[in-house]
Amino acid sequence: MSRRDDIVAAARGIIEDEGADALTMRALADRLGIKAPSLYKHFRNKAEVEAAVVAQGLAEVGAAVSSTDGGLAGVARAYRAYALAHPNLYRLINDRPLPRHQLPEGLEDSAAAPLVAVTADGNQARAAWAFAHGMVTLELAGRFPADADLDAAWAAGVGAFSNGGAGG
Amino acid sequence: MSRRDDIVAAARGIIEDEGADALTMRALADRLGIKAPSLYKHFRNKAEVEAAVVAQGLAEVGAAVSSTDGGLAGVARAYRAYALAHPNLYRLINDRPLPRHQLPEGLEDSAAAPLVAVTADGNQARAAWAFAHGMVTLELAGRFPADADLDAAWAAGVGAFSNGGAGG
DNA sequence: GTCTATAGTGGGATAGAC
DNA sequence: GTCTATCCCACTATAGAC
Repeated sequence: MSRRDDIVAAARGIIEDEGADALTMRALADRLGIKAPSLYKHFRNKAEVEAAVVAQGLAEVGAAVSSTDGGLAGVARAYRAYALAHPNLYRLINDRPLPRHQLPEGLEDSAAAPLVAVTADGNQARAAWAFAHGMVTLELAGRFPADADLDAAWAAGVGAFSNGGAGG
Repeated sequence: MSRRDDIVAAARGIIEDEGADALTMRALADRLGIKAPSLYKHFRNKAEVEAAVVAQGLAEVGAAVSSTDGGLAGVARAYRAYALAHPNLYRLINDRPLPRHQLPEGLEDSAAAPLVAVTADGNQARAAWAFAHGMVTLELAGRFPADADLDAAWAAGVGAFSNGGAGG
């Protein structure tokens, strides 16, 4: 299975370097020094390759936000840091429906667990996730004014969810 | 210039019906009953057509959120309603960098004005926008659990930004 | 596990006639 | 303002040899 891992690593490299649209079977084969048709001996199709990269990234996000001790602020900080460090991977994971049937069982829940642990209930967790996801995607898309203080905007959001209806 | 408007309307129709990726010069020409090369007499390229659709949608979003009287909750309700009514158009506008140099002067600011008017400062406005954008995109991408109460999640977020660091 | 060869589809854009 | 004809590009995927 090492060859599979090689392919996934190369696919991830293309996505991180050039974006999800740059992942084509030809580009992937080129990076590995083989021809595109050879890839089909290891993966059924391109979607299966993408799903493997998504699974890898999702696991990493979960790990990143689970190793904090600063409550919601800590989770937010880790989430933002991961997204900014891997913008194209982040978009691959979050800007489209998840290929849930091609993901390891329980992966999605375990990635979400750290956020759930620092929020009062499911509604607070979803709202806080939406805030963080919105901040990250708007920042990555260059939608905020160039002179906006994004650290302050993050602080405003984290503060709102910390003081608000969460019960303390 | 009526022909230009026809083309923009047809392009918007394709995007709303089938998504931004379905907008090709060939498909656009088909919808108008002409051939693709003819489009280049009216627009320099495909990007210019897309930008015209973006400008139209941005103006509509601004109008939608400006005609409310419910403070932040009203703006949020209108924003969500517009996005859910025009999901593919919403994504076209918000999931990628704005073609700012191809947009009418002041359009971006005027679309944002209603939100700025109901928040305490720029940081609160940006955080609240991020929350709303995140909720919408995660909802559109099917990322929330099927049994999640999204009305409640919206209420949690609006409540957080209404009670929180906004000066209260 | 890799190769060559190929099928089949689709895309953006241009030149030049009418 | 529209057409025909065309270019060049890129893509996923399969068949079959080695």
